[in-house]
Amino acid sequence: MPNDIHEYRRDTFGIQRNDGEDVECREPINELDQASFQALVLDQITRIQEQNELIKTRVIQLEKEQEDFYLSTSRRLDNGFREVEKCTKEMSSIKEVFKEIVGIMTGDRVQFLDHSSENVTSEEAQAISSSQLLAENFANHRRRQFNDYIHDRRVLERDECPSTLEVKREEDAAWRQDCTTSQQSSFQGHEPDQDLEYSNSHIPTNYRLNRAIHTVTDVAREYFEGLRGQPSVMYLERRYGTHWRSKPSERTFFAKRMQIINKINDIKENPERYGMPPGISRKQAIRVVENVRLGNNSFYGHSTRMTLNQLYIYLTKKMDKTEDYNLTLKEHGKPRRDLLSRERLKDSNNTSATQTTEPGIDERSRAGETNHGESNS
DNA sequence: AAATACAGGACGAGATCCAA
DNA sequence: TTGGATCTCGTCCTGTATTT
Repeated sequence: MPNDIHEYRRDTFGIQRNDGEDVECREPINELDQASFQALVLDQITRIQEQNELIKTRVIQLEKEQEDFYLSTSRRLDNGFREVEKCTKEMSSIKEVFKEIVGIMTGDRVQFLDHSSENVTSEEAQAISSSQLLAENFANHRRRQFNDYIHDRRVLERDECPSTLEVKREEDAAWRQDCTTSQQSSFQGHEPDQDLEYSNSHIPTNYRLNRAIHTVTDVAREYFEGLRGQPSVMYLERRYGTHWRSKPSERTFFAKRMQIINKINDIKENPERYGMPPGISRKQAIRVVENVRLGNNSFYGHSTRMTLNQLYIYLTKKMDKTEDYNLTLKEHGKPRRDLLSRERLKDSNNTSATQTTEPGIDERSRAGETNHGESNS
């Protein structure tokens, strides 16, 4: 091998051997070396090319991996951001619900409208004021109230002008149907468990007195006869006792209505106490109380067309007098609101007139005139 | 002069308390 | 448990002040 190297060096670079021997006549050997050298170089080049190819594919592979990694990371980041956004939305919804629950429980729900005295930021206040949830709740509440009133009006109107002359039975099928199916109309505002309660015990704890009634006649009709498709209150009282009005709102409302009913019954049973002829019918007694409401009264010193609530106050405060009770309407009263605003207008006119006509009048004489005016009125 | 905002009173409905 | 008395709260209406 060392000899071969010497040969290789000499052939290539024209180096002579150290011993000084001539190197001519060696052509075949050189040709052989050159061929092997070329083969070696080719081999090396091939290897380098292979390596290059390998590196190139490796780089492409790395690029692809990098790209995949980037894409998957981006996708995951996107998903993450979406999740965060979703969580934020849910959190704000939960926050709203909690605020509403706390508001309902404490009765301070409306205080959310006043942001000055609360630990609520202006952003939160804005969010609440534009809250879809609260707005929907409020809209539902208003819709429910409106539906109540519409239903009450319909029941009342149907009752006022019955299309047929059929006789209404207390166990009316329509009412039965109402009790079980038409919960959103007549027997609204109760929980589903009340349905169960009703179906189990057959006590109509969800009967609701008609709020659209404004006259004594209708109050009496609802109590004694029952509105169309519904039982009479008297029937409910006799059959179910106080159970049908277990809700506090119905209890209160019923108590107010009963003041009027009791007065009707009292007039019928003791007509002489009210200056009425003996043997007065219930219909006449109702007429007498209706006349009291319409104008035969001195509600706060004036003949007033009272609302049922005012009539209730008039009766419970014992403001009624014997002369109020009459079969004929002596005077058509005006609503108290109208009377009050007219009085206020009159007062303001009087004060302005005294001020303009007598600007120099002293305080003492002015006071005297005012007292005189009051005594006249 | 008309439109708008605001304050205050009247009212109704329901809740709560209390005596029977 | 019930009914009556009273209180509270929200809504509606009206009058007045302010703005356009």
